[in-house]
Amino acid sequence: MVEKTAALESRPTEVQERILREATRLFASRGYDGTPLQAIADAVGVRKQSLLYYYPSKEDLRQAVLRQVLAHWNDVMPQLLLAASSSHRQFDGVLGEMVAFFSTDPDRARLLLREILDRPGETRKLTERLVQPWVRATCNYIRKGQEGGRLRADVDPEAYVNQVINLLIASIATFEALGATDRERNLAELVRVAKSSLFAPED
Amino acid sequence: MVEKTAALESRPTEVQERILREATRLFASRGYDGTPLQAIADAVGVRKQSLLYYYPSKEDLRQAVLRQVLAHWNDVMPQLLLAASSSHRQFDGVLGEMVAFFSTDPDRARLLLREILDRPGETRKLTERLVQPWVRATCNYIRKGQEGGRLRADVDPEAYVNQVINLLIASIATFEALGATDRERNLAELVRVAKSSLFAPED
DNA sequence: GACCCTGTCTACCACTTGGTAGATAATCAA
DNA sequence: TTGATTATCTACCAAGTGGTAGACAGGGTC
Repeated sequence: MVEKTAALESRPTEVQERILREATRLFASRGYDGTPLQAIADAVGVRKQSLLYYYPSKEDLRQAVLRQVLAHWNDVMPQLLLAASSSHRQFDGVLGEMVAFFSTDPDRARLLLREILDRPGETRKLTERLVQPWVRATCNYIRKGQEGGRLRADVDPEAYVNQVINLLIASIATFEALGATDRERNLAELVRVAKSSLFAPED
Repeated sequence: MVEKTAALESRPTEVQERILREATRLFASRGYDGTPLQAIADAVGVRKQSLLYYYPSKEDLRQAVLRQVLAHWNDVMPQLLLAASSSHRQFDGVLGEMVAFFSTDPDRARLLLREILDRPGETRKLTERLVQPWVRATCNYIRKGQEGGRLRADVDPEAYVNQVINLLIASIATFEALGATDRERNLAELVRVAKSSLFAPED
């Protein structure tokens, strides 16, 4: 008896991890409605009913997938905010880490973007709980920077942060469909746009 | 005999227009796979089989919806490029019109974004044919502006245009799910970000 | 051995989905 | 009137869907 109450709570088994991985990949690329449980089962190499053993319904699986991605996000972000030093460094660090988080696995961006499109209301509640605290912290940082003159005075902090998050997720999620130029150039330009529209021009 | 070969080619009937409108709305909000033909029929107030009379398959309907949105885009854009004057005005005009195009009907943004996620390859071909010419024109404009010193030298034209399009579509498509602030502020900040990361700081 | 628990399987089902076939009006040309 | 065309309907179906029931094997525990 390694685990009790299999799918609920406790650490995921090796099979569960594979299920989550394939489900994430397929939900991200074809969408929730466009992915039959059978397709996930095939990808894992197991019968459909074994999926339903771990996740009693497709909806349960969806939530597990989403929770896993958000949990990873919540693992990464807090320590970033603590490891702050100079203002430039701080912003670079946070933005860079966000770029890394999504670009090391674009499925994360695609999954979140689809979730936003498919369930706006639900996603709003989720993000308000999970990313709003961080958004507020960043806004405070921006306002202080504006007072100090390091950051442009015409920046609308809340709206700016929203736009940067938007840009980040969308850019990485849709890269392969739009990118004529290569990945590095696009990411570099993304960072440049975000920074040059925030920092006051240097004299 | 008002029309021949009903759904193909010729002008859409009044019913066809309603079908297209409801299909656009539903595809945009629930996605293609998440929208049964029955739901569209109900919204139009007609039997499912009447839909299949005009559009022999769901796939046909999808293409008609997409084509209609892109056609509207193609109607709006060309005259914009011709109606250019000063460089600031030109950019303002084009960007403003793009914002208007999507924000007067956010379903357009949502639909395109979903299409990009669901069919990256296909969308890539489409956009290469439809928006690449305009992208190239804008890149030339940017390069000239860079030589003249009006635009920042560190802008990567192709990547920049990609990012702005990304930002525009995603921002409008996901507004209701993310926007804590109001619409106007978000759009204003979007324009500010796009412009301040393009134009050289004024002395 | 007897017992239970966990995980995987086969078999099946109710329902939804996209799509077909064909009846039935309504409109218009001859 | 007659006949063809257009448009909408009713009736139906084959395939795929998420989900249930339950057999069965493999280990541990008593």
